[in-house]
Amino acid sequence: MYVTSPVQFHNGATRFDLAAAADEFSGTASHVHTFGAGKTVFHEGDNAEFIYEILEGVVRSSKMLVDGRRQVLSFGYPGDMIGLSHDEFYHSDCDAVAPVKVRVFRKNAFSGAMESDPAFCAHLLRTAAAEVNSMQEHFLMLGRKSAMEKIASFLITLLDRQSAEREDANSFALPMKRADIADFLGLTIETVSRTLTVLRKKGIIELPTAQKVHVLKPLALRDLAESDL
Amino acid sequence: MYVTSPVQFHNGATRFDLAAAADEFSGTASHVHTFGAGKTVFHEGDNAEFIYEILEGVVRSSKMLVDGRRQVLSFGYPGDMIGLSHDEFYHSDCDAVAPVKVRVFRKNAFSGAMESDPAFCAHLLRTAAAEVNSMQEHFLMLGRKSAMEKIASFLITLLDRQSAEREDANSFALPMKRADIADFLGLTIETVSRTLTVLRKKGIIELPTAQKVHVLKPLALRDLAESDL
DNA sequence: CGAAGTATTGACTACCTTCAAAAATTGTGG
DNA sequence: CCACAATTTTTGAAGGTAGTCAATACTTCG
Repeated sequence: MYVTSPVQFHNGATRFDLAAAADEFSGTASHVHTFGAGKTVFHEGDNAEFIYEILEGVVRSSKMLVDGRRQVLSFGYPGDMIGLSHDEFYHSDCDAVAPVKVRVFRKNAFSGAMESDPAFCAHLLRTAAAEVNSMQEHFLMLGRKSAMEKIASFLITLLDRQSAEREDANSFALPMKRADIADFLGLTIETVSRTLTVLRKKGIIELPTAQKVHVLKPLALRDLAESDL
Repeated sequence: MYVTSPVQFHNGATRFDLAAAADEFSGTASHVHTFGAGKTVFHEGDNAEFIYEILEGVVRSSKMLVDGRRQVLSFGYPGDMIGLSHDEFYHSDCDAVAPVKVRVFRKNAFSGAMESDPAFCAHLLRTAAAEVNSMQEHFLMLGRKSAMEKIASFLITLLDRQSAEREDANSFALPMKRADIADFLGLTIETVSRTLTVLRKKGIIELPTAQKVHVLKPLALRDLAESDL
């Protein structure tokens, strides 16, 4: 799963040492900041002064329509970058879903590093291209998948993403609320809940709590992610 | 509207002289190629050897699910760049919707220019960020808008994009087929057709031919793009 | 002119939403 | 720590939007 707005960089393996790069080329030391659950990192329209690297926790990036309908664009996990903009402003809201620790970079420092280090810039560009590619996958999700396929795909994405970092390869946290999942997948909270219930009753997953998932039949779940049946 | 896969750059005003940049830094002259309507520029999975700048015509970038469901990612218009990838392969199909003339760059030439010219690279990055932002707008479309809002938004986007280049500011071409529009908006061809008919019967648009739109009530159309009513 | 492809229209269906209420969880003050 | 309020999640019933299946009209092209 890709993550945040407008560009994020979470390719674990190829990850760049951003702190070092930014510091080296700007002389401006970055610093660390924390946001409690539910706190806002930035709003759409705010001056895009900072770029953030998520160190711990989970953020939600979203946009709203005038009438209040919301689309969650992505969930940001440790390693993801958020807040990069093509102009002076942020183009989405960003809030902490779970308590978040971020490294904060001044946009200037970032730009400086970019201008003076082609390798850094090239890295960012590759990462942006990868982000675009991930977003395109999500287009398929939003445009062409059924509720069941969406939920199954979403769970598989979280499973794969978090499995590397855990002891139990088939359990993971679901830190966001049902409303967040619904707004990410283009569904309602009721449909999210009902679909999870179906998966539970089929014995494919367990929900020890509303925010914890244990996958009993990963293969069945993967099948559902591709075709509803 | 943003355009193509994986990254495109169509910000008319800020557009870079790509041909000059690539030539200058690589010494490799670019050349021009044409594709007839319906011809494939590249397939998903192909080796991403070339990057294309659209000079004339319209392309369609799309991805398929295994069962044949398709999502059109974007339509590419003159000025757009297509084929930039974060790795060695293209990640979508790209076909000519209308006869297309493209300028072809070797990927190497492009990379060379990027590495040696920070300004060029920074430009590409800004453009990629803008692309990401545009894609996020499309998330709202796919995830949260009704059929009427999708169609109205789509028509408004085409209207605004093409109005600068035409004499009649309220007419424009709809070169893609109904199936392309459907797969772009996450609808069926029947719903696209029916929705256009509703707009026609309301006197908001005229369809002199299936591929030509004349907007009679632009303001009403803009209203429908934001709320169905 | 006929054939193939594309677009429109119609009837019916289904999936998801909406509205509503109950159950479960979380948070807070006494 | 408990009681109560607020929030979140689940479940139920009914309805609507868009999808599916099918037939007809229109266009394009040989």
